[in-house]
Amino acid sequence: MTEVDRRVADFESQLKGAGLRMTQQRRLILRVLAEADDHPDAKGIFTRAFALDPTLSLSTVYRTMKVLESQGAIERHAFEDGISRYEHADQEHHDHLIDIDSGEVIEFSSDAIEELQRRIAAELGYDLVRHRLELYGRKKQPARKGGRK
Amino acid sequence: MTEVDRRVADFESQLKGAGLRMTQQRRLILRVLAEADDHPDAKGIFTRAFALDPTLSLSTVYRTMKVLESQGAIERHAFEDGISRYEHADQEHHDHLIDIDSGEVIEFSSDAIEELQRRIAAELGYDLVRHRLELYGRKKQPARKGGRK
DNA sequence: AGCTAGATGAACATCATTTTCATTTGCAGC
DNA sequence: GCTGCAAATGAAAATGATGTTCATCTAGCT
Ligand SMILES: [Mn+2]
Ligand SMILES: [Mn+2]
Ligand SMILES: [Zn+2]
Ligand SMILES: [Zn+2]
Repeated sequence: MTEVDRRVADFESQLKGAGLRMTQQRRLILRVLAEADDHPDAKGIFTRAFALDPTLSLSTVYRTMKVLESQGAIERHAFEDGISRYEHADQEHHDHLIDIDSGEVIEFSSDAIEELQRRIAAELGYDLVRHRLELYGRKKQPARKGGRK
Repeated sequence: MTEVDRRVADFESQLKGAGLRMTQQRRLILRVLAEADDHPDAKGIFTRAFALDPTLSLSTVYRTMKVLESQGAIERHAFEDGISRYEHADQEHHDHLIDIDSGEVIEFSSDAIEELQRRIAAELGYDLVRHRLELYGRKKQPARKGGRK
């Protein structure tokens, strides 16, 4: 709770600085995001939040996600299905590997690949501003005696 | 033209093998794709093809893109705006750098980054099946006397 | 407690893409 | 070349995620 409360408080001061208000709905959605350990979409966030406050509307979820994103409080990702998914932004940068059988999303980070991307952009005459990197894979089968089947 | 005709013929035999038909519309769309050197979306393809045959419909473009994709004749990409864009598949694998000022799409390929992705997936216990890598950058300014401004 | 601009909920609008369905057409067999 | 029929098409309607409108509510200030 302490951790979640700290994030909510942090965000409240950010809002103040932008002349925006901390509403019940924003508090609620922020709490749902802070407690999530996955990458829910708007409907998923709505479902979780609606369970705690059945007066919440889906419109407000969408609006709130834009506010949260513009304040840098969350990150938005659209994997292969094109649906926007969200996660809290107070973690170091990482990319995602998606299990194509289960849909599970696994986070990883690699300084080597980050550096390599910067270098590639530089060789093309560009400064790298951001990137999207998603790996789609299938669980390796445990090795069998006699090697690969 | 010879090159384009070869691609159309190649695709026609693929279709035959799948019990599908080579129609005027598919021929036309395939031609537009073969002549494109960019990454047009469905509407863009429709516009170019419609100029050559004003009886074509946008529905058919969408349907044809699915057929072409399922046959492996084209690749589909959805960059940040989420709209599907297409390109002919008979070229070696490459990834894309998008100029965030102009929207220009630049192709590149790097064996090093391909290998690194495989290694990262492997370390997580996965076989890499496919990936999505997009770099978003801004043109480097030419160096000035006195270094970075 | 009262004021007011920002926020909300509900309904409706948008936009890319898909689906329905009546009509057309590719093409295999004669 | 003509027929038959399943596949393909065009036009219109449906879908689904997301955005917008507008009347009403409320956070935050006095
Ligand atoms: Mn993540
Ligand atoms: Mn390309
Ligand atoms: Zn990264
Ligand atoms: Zn690649």
